[in-house]
Amino acid sequence: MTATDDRTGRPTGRTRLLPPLPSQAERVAELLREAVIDGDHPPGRRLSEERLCEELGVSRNTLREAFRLLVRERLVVHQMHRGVFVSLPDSEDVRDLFNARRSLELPAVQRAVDPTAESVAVVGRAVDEGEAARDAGDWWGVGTANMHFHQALAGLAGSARIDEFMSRVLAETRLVFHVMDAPREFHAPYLDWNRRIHTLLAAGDNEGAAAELTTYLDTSEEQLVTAFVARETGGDRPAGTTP
Amino acid sequence: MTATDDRTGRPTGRTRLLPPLPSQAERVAELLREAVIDGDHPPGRRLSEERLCEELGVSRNTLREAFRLLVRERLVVHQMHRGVFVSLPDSEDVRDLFNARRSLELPAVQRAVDPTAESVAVVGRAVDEGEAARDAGDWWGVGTANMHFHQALAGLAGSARIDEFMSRVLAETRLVFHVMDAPREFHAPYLDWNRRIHTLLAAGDNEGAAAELTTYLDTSEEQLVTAFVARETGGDRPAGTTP
DNA sequence: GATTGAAGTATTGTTCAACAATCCAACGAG
DNA sequence: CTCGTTGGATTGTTGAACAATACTTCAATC
Repeated sequence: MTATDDRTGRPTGRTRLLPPLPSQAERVAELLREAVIDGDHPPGRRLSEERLCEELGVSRNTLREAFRLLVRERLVVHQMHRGVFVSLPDSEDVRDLFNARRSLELPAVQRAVDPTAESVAVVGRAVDEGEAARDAGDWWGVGTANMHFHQALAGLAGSARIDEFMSRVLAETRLVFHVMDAPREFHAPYLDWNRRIHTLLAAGDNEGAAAELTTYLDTSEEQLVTAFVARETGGDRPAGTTP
Repeated sequence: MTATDDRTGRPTGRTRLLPPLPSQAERVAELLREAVIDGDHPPGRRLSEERLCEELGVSRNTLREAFRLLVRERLVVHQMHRGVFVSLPDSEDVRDLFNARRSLELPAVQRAVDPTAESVAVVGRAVDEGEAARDAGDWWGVGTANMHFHQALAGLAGSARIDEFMSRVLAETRLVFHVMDAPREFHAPYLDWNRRIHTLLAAGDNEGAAAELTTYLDTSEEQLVTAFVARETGGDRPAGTTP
């Protein structure tokens, strides 16, 4: 008899409490994910199988498994017989990302019920984190805190799947900032905005918070898109991320 | 010199218009996806590598690549050294799925601007599809049309990423219906509801449509959850989908 | 009888090497 | 200059091998 009952096909009893160890492929994916998000591999760069599996000390098959994971997160794109490339978002991607964020963040803010809930406190902590990073002159940390802030906003919806999706959207957004290499003081003006949004939320003024967030997203998108179209009409236009 | 300029690392000029041919792994994933959604492999069943790569005529490595894709869609779960199993959602998953749907569908309906837009027409066509299937006695087709209907609702947001996420959520929801094997006339009462929502939407009454949709989702969730907790407290509780 | 512990077996995890398929760059003919 | 051809480089896929792990079985003990 095998490990599972083949009539029902169910894993034999006993719920699994300990999370399973991450496979090699997942660890490789995690490494590459951080490298891409941190900008170690610039957007558009091809990730050579041969070189990487040499560098990471894993086989090509395992590396390819890791690639599939990242493709699903849109951090890299895969072109048949050409290889995988770090995603190079264009202005259309920026618009789509902000549309997605509007859909995720605004209703979450509007429908948040309890201003004293832990989920709201998480938002506040992300604001603190951003201000601390600013005071320390850590601009990359400011960006990270900003991501945490918006992740926390989406978290108000209370759905694990939404959380996961949001984290992918934000990771992609991070790539956008790499494309327009101005990650220095870009996030600074938004810190006060974050503070204001959280204050309104904690006061139970969901509509006010949503209104602030709306203008926040609109101006941020506008700023990024204009920067992108300038880039696109100016330089040559390499293969996009939506092949 | 290689195919790409290694200094910039960018794919050399020329945007790619023709969509790349699907790889073997993607074709296998598509096959398995449909098989799982259609219920050929019941939730909880283990998918043996050996048997499947024999059945599909692909190598184990390719099959494993396909598995990674489905894992990311939550249609199957992967447990280290145990294999992959068709996801077996529990009541908590049902709640999360409906929370996600609320976040995706409601704001899309509320913020839809043009009642005459093509995106609204798509909603109407899904309603027609459902009624046609009902008249033909095709209950599985009714369920499919219902999925199309809600996919169309989320599509009102106008974000490709939202669309993709929504399709995954709905695919998972489909699994839920397989767990409680009552896919017969379950969707029937909702057909009229769909018609009503579309009528309101086409009339520009977004709030009215959103209100209808809210009660729709609430009752549907309640119905499913009660069925699930009955199942869970009754039978033994195998390994869940969120290990 | 129930529980504990130690093989044994089946399955997955990972690697490796080989070949096929395809893309890309360079070259040459017209 | 344009167009086809050719050759090299990279990925796509396969098959087999071995390691690592989980599950079962069975015996020993309380």
